[in-house]
Amino acid sequence: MNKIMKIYKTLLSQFGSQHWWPVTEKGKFHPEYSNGPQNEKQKLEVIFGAILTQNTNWNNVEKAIVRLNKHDLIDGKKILNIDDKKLAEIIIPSGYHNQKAKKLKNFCEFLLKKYDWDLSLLFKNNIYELRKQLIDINGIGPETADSIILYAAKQPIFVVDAYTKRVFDRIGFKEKTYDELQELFNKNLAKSEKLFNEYHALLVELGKSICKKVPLCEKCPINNHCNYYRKEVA
DNA sequence: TACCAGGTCCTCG
DNA sequence: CGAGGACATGGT
Repeated sequence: MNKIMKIYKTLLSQFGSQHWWPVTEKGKFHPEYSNGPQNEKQKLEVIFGAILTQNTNWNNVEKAIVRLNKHDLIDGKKILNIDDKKLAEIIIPSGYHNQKAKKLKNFCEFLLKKYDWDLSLLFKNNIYELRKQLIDINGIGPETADSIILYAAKQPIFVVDAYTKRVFDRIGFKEKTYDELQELFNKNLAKSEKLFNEYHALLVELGKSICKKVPLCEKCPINNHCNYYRKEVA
């Protein structure tokens, strides 16, 4: 087994299944039971969440999503009809609310104009084409696009985020850019949506709880693979 | 109190 | 290209 896969197995046995992407039901999050979006509305909520979580703690995003739900705004048409200022006010807890309000609208405008609100039709594109179209939307970059493809469209693409970069940089991999890192996972893993889903979620958990800015290497389940740790103890 | 959090865009060299 | 700044709230 290759190193990328060994790390995955260790993280999974350590942290357990993460049940991503958490979605709301009846106005509340049920992360412990959630296994991702089960219907169109929940898929749209995942897309909104992917935008709202840019450079922001998920805890803040949850607050914003709960507020969107309360205003019945997990709905593309309503997002386009609401005043910019009002939308921004509702998503205040997510941070960058003015920018993110525009980003939500940009996505909805795209979905209306190109797909007449048909998410399923959008998701029928192949991964390459879907990614290209999403990145063309102002406010959606590579990570947000990939999150949408993996967690809403449920197609296998590996999401690289700040945690992924930090963890694999410390371990000692030379891949630095987004594309290089994504390719590393593509080459070493079976192209499985379930695997990519779980792996990324596990890396987030590792990054949040252990591989922080100042890492807790003694507690790290994969420190035996890590150059950074070996340098510390040497 | 200051720092950090599941990025992206824009500008400038 | 890539580095640097702007965007902003809530938790510790």
